[in-house]
Amino acid sequence: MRANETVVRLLNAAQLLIQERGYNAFSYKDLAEKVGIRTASIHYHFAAKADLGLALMERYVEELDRTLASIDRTRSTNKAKLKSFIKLYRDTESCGAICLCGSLASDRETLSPPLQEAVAAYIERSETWIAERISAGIQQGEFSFAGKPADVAATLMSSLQGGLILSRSRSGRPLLATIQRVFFSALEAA
Amino acid sequence: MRANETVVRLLNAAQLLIQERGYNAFSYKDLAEKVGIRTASIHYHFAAKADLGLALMERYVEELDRTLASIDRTRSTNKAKLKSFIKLYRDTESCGAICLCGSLASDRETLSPPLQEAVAAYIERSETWIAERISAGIQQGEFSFAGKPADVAATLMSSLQGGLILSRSRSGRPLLATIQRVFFSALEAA
DNA sequence: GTCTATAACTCGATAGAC
DNA sequence: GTCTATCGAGTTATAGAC
Repeated sequence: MRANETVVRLLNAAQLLIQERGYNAFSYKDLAEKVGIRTASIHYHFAAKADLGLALMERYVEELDRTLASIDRTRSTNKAKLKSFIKLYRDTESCGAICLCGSLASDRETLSPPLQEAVAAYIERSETWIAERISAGIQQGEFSFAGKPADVAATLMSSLQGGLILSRSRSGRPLLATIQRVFFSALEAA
Repeated sequence: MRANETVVRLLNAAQLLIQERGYNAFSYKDLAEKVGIRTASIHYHFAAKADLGLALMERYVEELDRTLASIDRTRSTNKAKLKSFIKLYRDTESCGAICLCGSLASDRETLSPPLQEAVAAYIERSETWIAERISAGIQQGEFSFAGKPADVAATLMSSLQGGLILSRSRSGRPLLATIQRVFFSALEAA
């Protein structure tokens, strides 16, 4: 599919709106203005707002899978791989945005069940991948953490999502770089 | 002020709605139904929705100050004090809710500037208190972390807020207990 | 595939009676 | 302090022309 097909432009604009303002704070009118069409035309591509949200998260999960596979192909150290993963969040922070998944997770109770499931899938896949990298890093002597890799993975994921959300309220002081530093410091502590 | 004055009941109900659904997903109609009055009557107490939000966060910050002062008066270990603080988040998690401040922080771009400032104040006071407890704990030999207390405080605050938001999408698996465990494990690592 | 026009509803907010 | 009634604007969504 070409990058400037209407569907793709709608998805891109909607994702930015949700990452900046939230799912319940953007309308088809906002989206129509960004893309340069009328609201009725959006309904041709996404009958209901819930359909748009679901398509967005499904694309987001697919992109995550491709990104993680790409990172794994680099065959660098587990620490470097984790840094590449955290880099995704640091780039989002530098845009003043939050993660699409984190934004939707904070609005979870207002979402359709399929969209709730897609959010859960994104979290689960991320944590599983992080835990695998930590586990491998321990085995290969990169890390020396004594606890369960899955526990550290859940904690890191929480701090990355929370960090993005809190970062915008900290007047420019970067938060994700600090989180990365604390995280590796804990993983490498004797 | 008596606990069942209308203003207090409005604040309590509005806080729950924001913690469950989000600032942009609750209406004066929802609130009126919860409290048992008409929407026009809400406007008598809070002329605009932004005024209600601001009053909510101001009350929330004041309650935080009282709670932290109360914890400090116990004169227990710094680890116990931090556990008492984390307990507030664990109780919120067990209600299936997220922090009022975290909920508003995720909707930050849609809030009035005074409300944005109140959110920032809540985060700042929490992190300052955490950092002081960590700093004291290091001096008194409870903790052995080498990094800056303020960095760990920012990371803990991020993971608590993010943990609450992600927890609801993890089908009942508790997340805050895990975060607490990982956090103290990192603080006490040799 | 995009448009105009509009339905049907909800939103925050106000006026004025009681 | 709470009510009824209402306003104007915004919302998602649909019908039907082009």
